[in-house]
Amino acid sequence: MAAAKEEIELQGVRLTSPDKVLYPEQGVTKRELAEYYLAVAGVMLPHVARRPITLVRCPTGRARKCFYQRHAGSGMPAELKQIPIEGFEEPYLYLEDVRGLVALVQMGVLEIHPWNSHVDQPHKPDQVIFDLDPGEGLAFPDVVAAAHELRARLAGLGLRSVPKTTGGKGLHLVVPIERRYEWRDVKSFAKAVGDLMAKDAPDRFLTKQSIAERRGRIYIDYLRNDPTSTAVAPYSTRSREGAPVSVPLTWDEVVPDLDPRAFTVRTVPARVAGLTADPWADIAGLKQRLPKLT
DNA sequence: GCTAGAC
DNA sequence: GTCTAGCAACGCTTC
DNA sequence: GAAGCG
Ligand SMILES: [Mn+2]
Ligand SMILES: [Mn+2]
Repeated sequence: MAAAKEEIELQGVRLTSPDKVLYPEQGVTKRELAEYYLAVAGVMLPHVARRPITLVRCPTGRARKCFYQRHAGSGMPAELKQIPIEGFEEPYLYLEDVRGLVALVQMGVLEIHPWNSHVDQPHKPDQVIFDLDPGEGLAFPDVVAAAHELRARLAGLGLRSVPKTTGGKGLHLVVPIERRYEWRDVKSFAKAVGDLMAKDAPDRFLTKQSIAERRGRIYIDYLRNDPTSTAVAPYSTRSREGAPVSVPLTWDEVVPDLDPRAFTVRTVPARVAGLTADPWADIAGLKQRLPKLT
């Protein structure tokens, strides 16, 4: 039995201990995770490249100690760049291309949380995110129904939106916007829309965080729209059991029997390879304006 | 995973 | 040389 | 002012 190779190179980026297991339940290794990101890089990078990122790192595997990281410290691969951002003391991390994704795997990153803005205009978000979090007692079909209702509500305001799974129990809706608003305006718009939903159906929606009050309802988490409070990226893995992935969907895929746990590091590459078009293709780069909500 | 500091 | 600690942080909510 | 939440 030959010893496992201690170091390989992928896209010119060093990957040490490629056989180290990061997801023990499934036996997913660093090498397999890196190959996953190579497989999805083409569809993922438009949502991740050149945006400041916050990372969830589990260098000794998801079962051991994991930690958040937003700034470089020392000892980051050169493929992970840094950018100073006005209003923050320390520079933020970002990546440019697939080599940056491999470098994240080398650093044991299991979750990538990008800003809703780019490094060239970090204070001008280019999308609004609505995070639908089901309370205890609700099942995924309830989240699906909520997503369609929120979609219709946004459409009534003249806004197109697209859905994605989160890798957990909820769904995200993404609304691309023109880069002309400040963070506080985007966040207050998201809260206003959530409040409209909660006003019309207080038995089904709320915009308050309280876990206790959430039972049987869906929390419309508008607070993701802040540079210090991000949401997981499209095609990012989660550090949870099963190596689940956040996956962009078309609206006709958002049906009650959808099983978000079916999207994993092992299954999503085949989905991406079989796509004839990006599920979000027709809204890519839309420069929508937010209506005034008093 | 990597580094800096303590021993 | 070896071992260990650190690696985010804040806006909104209720109490 | 402190604690829960993500
Ligand atoms: Mn969520
Ligand atoms: Mn949430």
